[in-house]
Amino acid sequence: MPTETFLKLAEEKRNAFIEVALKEFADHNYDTASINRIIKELNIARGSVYQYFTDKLDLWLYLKAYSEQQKLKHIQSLDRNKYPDFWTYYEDLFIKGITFDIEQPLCSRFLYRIGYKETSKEVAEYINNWQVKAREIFTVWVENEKINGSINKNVKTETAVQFILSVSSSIGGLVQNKFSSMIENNLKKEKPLFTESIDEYKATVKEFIHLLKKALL
Amino acid sequence: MPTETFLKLAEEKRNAFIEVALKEFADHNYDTASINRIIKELNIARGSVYQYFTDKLDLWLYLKAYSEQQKLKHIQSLDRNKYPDFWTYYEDLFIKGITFDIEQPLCSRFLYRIGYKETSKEVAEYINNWQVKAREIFTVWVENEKINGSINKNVKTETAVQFILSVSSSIGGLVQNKFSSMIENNLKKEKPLFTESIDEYKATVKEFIHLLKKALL
DNA sequence: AACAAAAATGACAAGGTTGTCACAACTTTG
DNA sequence: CAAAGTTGTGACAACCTTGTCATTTTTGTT
Repeated sequence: MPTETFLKLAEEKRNAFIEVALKEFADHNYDTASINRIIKELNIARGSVYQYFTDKLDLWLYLKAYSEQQKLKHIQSLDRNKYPDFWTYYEDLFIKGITFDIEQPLCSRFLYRIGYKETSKEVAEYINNWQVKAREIFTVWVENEKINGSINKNVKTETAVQFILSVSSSIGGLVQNKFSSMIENNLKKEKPLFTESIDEYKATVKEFIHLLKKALL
Repeated sequence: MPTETFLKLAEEKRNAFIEVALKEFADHNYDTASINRIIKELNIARGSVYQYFTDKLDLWLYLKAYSEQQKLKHIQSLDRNKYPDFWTYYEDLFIKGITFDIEQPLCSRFLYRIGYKETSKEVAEYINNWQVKAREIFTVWVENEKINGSINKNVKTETAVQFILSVSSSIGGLVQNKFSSMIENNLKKEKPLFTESIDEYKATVKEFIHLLKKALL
């Protein structure tokens, strides 16, 4: 939990801090992320960081909660009940994913790292919780969709969940590898994003979901 | 490349070195792996390591080549031409995978880390080559199987490759999470492995491949 | 304006890392 | 047996890391 000092900070300053720290933890694993690099980039004293957060882990946990909140805000407009089936909902979830990646690339990259690349023992417990939760949510989904008929009852729930998780991971990775460099370039040049690239991404997502559908139906 | 000194080392000593170093790099990412821990475990002097290898990267590259060679040795007995279709071959590839994991857990874990968890910039170029190669091999496979009829021609090759890669990754992860702790425990207690666990793994693999088949056919 | 409370500072300690190198110890060869 | 070649050693330099804390600066209140 950040201190009151941090929360009372001028918005401009606080946001600058969050952005720089987020970039550091998006670019490096927990162990190799450096508070020295953060303070150098921000031109602030080392002690300030420890007036805002008790330690490195505290900072990391805050950035994690912050990023998850941002993502949730982005996603929660979608309502499963408004979709005729699971798959169209799932499709839109990934379309929302790419817009989140465009609007908040640092959060997106940080969350991607946490989800799929982080191996530090100091944060392992917090990541496991995250993975377990995702698995639980998907399990409920799959069992519902078995009743609704979107997923074949003969497929073991556990297998279906693992299958969906792996393909989800894959789509996430696709964005990171194929589109993030493009997104970054475009942000630097302050150009609008090529809509055809987004369309290409959407088409890829649709293809993936189509394959998933065929596999699980 | 290791020095002649290392290659001329007594086999016992060399193997002990490889095993301990492999464990260190299997348990930690490149940046956080510690040569100090290795020498402490081996009870040798710091200078010895640098008489065997020019630097940390040199050691890492050797262990990578070593592990890849071990895996290749394990896999190469399989001949695609002896299988009626791609999927039965693919299935056996993963069955071989689990036996490799049982016989050489350190190599297996190290390669898994390189493939899916490593993000250090110092070794990034070497990992990329590996990923690109895997993608190339799968691309050739997929295009062949489209002709043979094992894969639907309407599915884009690129998508199919990505799909297969993600599921492969998933199966690999499954072993690491679900079975490796079991394997380690059994090795410590010097008990034979529970064959029912292996059968469970094989069944899971078969289920996955079945879903893949349905998706891509 | 004067005082108090809050925030920023950066030198510092304690610990970690890699790679070096002069020297000691061991092996092989002449 | 002795000399030459090979291998092992560990203190050391140089550089990094995190977290602390007495001190200064800034801010807010009376």
